[in-house]
Amino acid sequence: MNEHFFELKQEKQDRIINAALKVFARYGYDHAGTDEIVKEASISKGLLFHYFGSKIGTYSFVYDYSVRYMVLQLNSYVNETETNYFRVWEQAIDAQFRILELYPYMLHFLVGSLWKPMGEELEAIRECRERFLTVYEKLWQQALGLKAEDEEPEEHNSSAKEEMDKDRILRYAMRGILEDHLFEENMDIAEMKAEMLAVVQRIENYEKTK
Amino acid sequence: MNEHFFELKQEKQDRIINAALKVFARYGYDHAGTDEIVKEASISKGLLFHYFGSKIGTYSFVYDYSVRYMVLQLNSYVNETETNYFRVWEQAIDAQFRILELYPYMLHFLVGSLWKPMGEELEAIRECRERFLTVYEKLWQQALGLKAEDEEPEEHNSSAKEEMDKDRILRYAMRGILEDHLFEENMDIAEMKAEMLAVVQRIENYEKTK
Amino acid sequence: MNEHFFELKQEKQDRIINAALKVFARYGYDHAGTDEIVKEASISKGLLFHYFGSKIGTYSFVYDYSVRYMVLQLNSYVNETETNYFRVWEQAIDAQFRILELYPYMLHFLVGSLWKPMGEELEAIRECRERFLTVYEKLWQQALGLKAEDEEPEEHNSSAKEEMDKDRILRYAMRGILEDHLFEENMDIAEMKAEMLAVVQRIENYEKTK
Amino acid sequence: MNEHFFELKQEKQDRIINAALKVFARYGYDHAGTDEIVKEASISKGLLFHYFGSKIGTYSFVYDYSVRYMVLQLNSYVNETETNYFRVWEQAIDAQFRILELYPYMLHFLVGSLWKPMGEELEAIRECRERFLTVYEKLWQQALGLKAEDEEPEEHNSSAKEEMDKDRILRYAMRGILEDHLFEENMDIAEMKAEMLAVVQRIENYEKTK
DNA sequence: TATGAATGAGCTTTCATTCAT
DNA sequence: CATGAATGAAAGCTCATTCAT
Repeated sequence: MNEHFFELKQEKQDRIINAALKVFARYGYDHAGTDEIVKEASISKGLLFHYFGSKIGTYSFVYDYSVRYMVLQLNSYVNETETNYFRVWEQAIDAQFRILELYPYMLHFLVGSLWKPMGEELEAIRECRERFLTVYEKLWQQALGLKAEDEEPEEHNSSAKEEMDKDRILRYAMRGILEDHLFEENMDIAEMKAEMLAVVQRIENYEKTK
Repeated sequence: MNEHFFELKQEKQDRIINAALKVFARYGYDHAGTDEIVKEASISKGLLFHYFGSKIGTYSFVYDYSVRYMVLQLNSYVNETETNYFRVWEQAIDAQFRILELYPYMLHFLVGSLWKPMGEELEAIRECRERFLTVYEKLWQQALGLKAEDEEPEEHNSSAKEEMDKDRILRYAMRGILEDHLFEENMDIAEMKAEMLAVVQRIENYEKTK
Repeated sequence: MNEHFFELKQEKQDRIINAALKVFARYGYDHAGTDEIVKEASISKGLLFHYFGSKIGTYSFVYDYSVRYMVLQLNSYVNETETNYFRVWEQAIDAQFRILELYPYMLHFLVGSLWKPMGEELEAIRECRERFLTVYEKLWQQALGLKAEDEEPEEHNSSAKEEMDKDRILRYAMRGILEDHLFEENMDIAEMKAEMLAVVQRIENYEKTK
Repeated sequence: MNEHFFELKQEKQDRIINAALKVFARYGYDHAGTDEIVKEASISKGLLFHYFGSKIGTYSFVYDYSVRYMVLQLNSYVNETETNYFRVWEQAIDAQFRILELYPYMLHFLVGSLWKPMGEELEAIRECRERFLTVYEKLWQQALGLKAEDEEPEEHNSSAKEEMDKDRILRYAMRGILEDHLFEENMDIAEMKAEMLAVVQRIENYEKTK
């Protein structure tokens, strides 16, 4: 990857990044066409390869960029001293939907990459992908860990397995909501956020009444 | 589509169907290669086109076949007189995982198709896809509808919106579990089923304690 | 490389081989265009890649094929019991120019490859190229070795170094003559052979009068 | 070609010329990359095109420059009054290898251009190339002419044809030696010169003993 | 004078599809 | 019914060349 990319004016950088994110998020690595990316970014074919070398290079770059950006956002918005499981989720949701304001397809792209089949040609991003997974896991571990500490040990009716289920339910919901809106030309970020928060609150309410 | 296909011996039919389902489910329509399908099915390139005419024809056929097969299974295993929301879900889960025994990739393929971006070339299966959606919806409507009747009108703290949330949570979980196992070479259908049932039971337990 | 290539009728195989030899010999690996090869061979673009996978694969194939063919010819025409240096050269020349009747560009291609700059992309044929060099060397060693045995040890005015010079002179002449005729549309193989034999005879005459 | 080039300091001029000669000599016109030339010369891409307008313009310039330089050297070192064929060859060899001290790739580039396949795009240097050929020819004609005068007419057993052969043998040897050393990172100019002189002496010795 | 970002025509390669056998 | 050789349009990628700075 050509480091001179970062010397372009921010607007152009973001235009290129968003174009790649959009096309890759919508169609996946394989069906994404470089033609479509350059058209969306209003740049020439050659420029894309000048900066990223190849289609997979472009993918790797936006993947790496997205991971860094998301980690940054999560660290900024998720309070590490927060001890309530659902508050951590809410903060994480806050951070993630804030990302969408600048990079509307970044979350689609990133979260999608975690469960989408990974062709052999994507071996290039395995390391990066795993770094993202680690950070992502750490976040939920924080929530789960604190929750665990928060509880009395004898209250093992809320077992680790059950916590895991709760966690997976919320993650599957997040994934599903993002995916459900992938088609929309102008996605309503606020509405998506509201939907997700509703799910969190529902689960929380369940817990309270237990 | 060449109707003579059904004159092939059942084993060969299923070998071809499973090959197509596997490749389409794993890589999506676009990245699926006809070469890989014919290799997986141990047939010649020409034969695939002889029966299905084209790649999209092959996709349409297995899509249609899958929908019919699934509707059949759902109708067999889901008791229309069942009035409990969670029992309906359990029966539907039972039906679906039973499908996987004969066609291990059919559910991946089918459920995936509902939320995956649909390229313009897939216009051909829109009708079929919508038929599937309708049947699928009817199933949940049955559950929801019965549930609604089942409840006292004054208990409108469990509003339609909340039902919707509960429904979406379960559907997202189903989608997520299927997707999480897409990579495995020999997927453990029993385990997947257990995971899904655990989620259902968790939600049901929540409801009960409410 | 797709082994089914050899199942094509001989005429087509040779048409493809000759087209590749011609274009590669004339323009070198880099400037050779696959378009020009397929046009010369009257086949489609796809077929070339169907059989050889890539441009470098095509080059590797014709290189390997040429080496095998030439070794065969040399073994057929060069008498291993011949003890006269110049007779061995004449037999080798006979063998090589006979090759040109079926594959008019094979010798250009092959001999040229020994002294032409070898880009990194040609790493693929290094082994094959070295095998050719070995066989080629063995041939001249035969001539030189026999010559050495043929002579009285005290006659060290014709030292090994001088033999080497004589050998290099003849090889450079062979190379030069082939190259000088590379441009001609219909090369006069008989004339080229005569030119080369004239050089051999001149050197031989020098030796005799010594 | 931009005449301002000659206003650059000599060191930079030579750096650019040598970079172009090296890349063109090693890879031939077609595979030579302007990127590699500017990198080798430590100048920017734009500057190359500023001075030479195009790749072929760059090639033409260094070709023309090389021809002029070589003619100059030949005229300086080859004594026009020398009447011995082999002395003329030796002087020419002396002149040529002296060139390599300042422009290590010039001879490779120039001599190579005479026998390398000439793509249509090189039409631009045909005239220049032919001028070089003329000068080059004149040199050998001088040698041959003088040789002819030098000999008794009745000795026509050494016919014009035989002279031609002798001449071609030496030229092919020169070409071959240059080419054989093209790959070496630091070519041993002295050794190459010694090799060439050895060939000349061998041929001369043959003639003497005749 | 000097730079290198930007361009796009052209090249290599892929793959759904056809068709002779 | 079955094959796989053959096709060519489209995709990925390269590189000489231009141009704003």
